[in-house]
Amino acid sequence: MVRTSKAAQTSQSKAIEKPTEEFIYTELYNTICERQLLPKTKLGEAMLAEHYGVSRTIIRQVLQRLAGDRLVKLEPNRGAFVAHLTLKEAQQIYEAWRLVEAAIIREVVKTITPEQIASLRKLITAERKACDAEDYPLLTRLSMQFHTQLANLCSNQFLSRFLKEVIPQTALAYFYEVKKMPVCMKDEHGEILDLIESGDEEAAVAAAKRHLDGIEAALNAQASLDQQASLVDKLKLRVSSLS
Amino acid sequence: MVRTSKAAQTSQSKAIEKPTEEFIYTELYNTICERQLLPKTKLGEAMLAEHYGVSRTIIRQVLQRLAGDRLVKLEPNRGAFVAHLTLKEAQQIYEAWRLVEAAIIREVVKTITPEQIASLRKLITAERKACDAEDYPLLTRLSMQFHTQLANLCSNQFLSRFLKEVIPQTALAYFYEVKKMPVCMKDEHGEILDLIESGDEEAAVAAAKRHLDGIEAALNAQASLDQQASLVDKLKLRVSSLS
DNA sequence: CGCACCAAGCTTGTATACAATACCTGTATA
DNA sequence: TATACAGGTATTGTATACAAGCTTGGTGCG
Repeated sequence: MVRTSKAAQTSQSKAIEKPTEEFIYTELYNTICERQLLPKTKLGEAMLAEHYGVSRTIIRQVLQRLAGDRLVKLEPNRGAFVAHLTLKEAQQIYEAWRLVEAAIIREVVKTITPEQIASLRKLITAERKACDAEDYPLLTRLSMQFHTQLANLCSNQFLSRFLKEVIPQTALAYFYEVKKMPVCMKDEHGEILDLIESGDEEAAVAAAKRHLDGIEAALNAQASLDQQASLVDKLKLRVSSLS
Repeated sequence: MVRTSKAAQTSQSKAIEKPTEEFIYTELYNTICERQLLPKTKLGEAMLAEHYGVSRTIIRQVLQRLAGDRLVKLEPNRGAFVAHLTLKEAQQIYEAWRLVEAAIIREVVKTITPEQIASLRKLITAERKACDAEDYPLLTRLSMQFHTQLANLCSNQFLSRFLKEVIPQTALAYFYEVKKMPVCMKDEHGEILDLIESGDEEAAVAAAKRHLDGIEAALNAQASLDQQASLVDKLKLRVSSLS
């Protein structure tokens, strides 16, 4: 059982406190977003229950919540799996993202405060650091956070919620390990933020569009590699069945 | 226990089949959308479990799913309640709706087939019938169905899913009984469909915008009545506490 | 050799028992 | 009379036991 309490816990019978449902949910949520858990991975209830030292009841609730976020797919009588996106679905996601991101930026340009800009800049600095350190899980999370934090500045909680639900799903678009999630390239977040600060609505929207287009283009490039990998997998399977 | 099987069931011990989770979910979902269950209504687990003749386990799953749809609010250690929207939130919903509805119509205009148009017209006929029969719960559901079915024609499942999640939530905007949900007025759905059929993108989008503006205006008008009703409630409470 | 079938084991689905928490009512006191 | 507290009641939260279903590996037959 994993120990979750913050303190070091003096080894001795000190009553290990159980992780809350919220904690387990957040951990799995982040792990999937960071692509530590790849799409199609099976999430067995008994396995998770033992790992966290809670009953299956809790795990089931967590899996249901993640299914609501579309990060997990529940198959009746078969269990829970990390969800995955086809290339077509991924393209749809980016199209929806562009639409809503533009609407949000148009509003945010008019209402953003210096404090909010400073907060976003801090995030960009952290991104750059993670990029230099080649800590790609962290970078992935920070990149998403830039967009979700931007969405949060929108007064329309339904639009911002939509983005906050859609963005994590982009992590489900690759079946195979990728060294670098193509969010973050160069310093596009910084460029977008500069334009937002300058108050130039159309330029900021255009930059955001280019940014998302770029991510999607990288996705398309990756897709052919994925197909190749998929083919290799199938061949391996066929070979192993010969032995 | 409520009997859910379709057949008449020959009274005698014929083994009453239990309603599935899906059935209970759909029933509660529709009931909330139709405003048979008003916002803030408490949804007790034991009560529902007995009513449907299943264990609380099933009911909890249903309530969690409904919470994922934002139709139900779960309060820790206090239970589940039909969710409700403030006036401000309702206005945000309509703004988001307008944005996405426009995007969807722009695409649907270009791809809709005669069969799809016929299917939507059938729905409009049913609406008119329900309106004449003054069956407002049915009318409410049919009106929503017009919009969700239109959304379904969009090739982008993420945009259509967004609308399908947002539309039911508009039912949560009134605390007090209203004779007539202000979706459907006159024959606006018919007008929108005609314009879509004609292929005039901008006119169809404009008509849809007007339609949603109209609904929102009716909401704002209702809001002051609600406030009044709310005041009456508070007075009643104060009076009853005097006895 | 290949395919179909069957049984054991494992995983998920459901009900229930018990624990923890919140709510309500009645009583005592200022 | 109003308020604060305490006990009992009702409701939700969690764990566990059992039922139902899928998966898999083996066996037999074509």
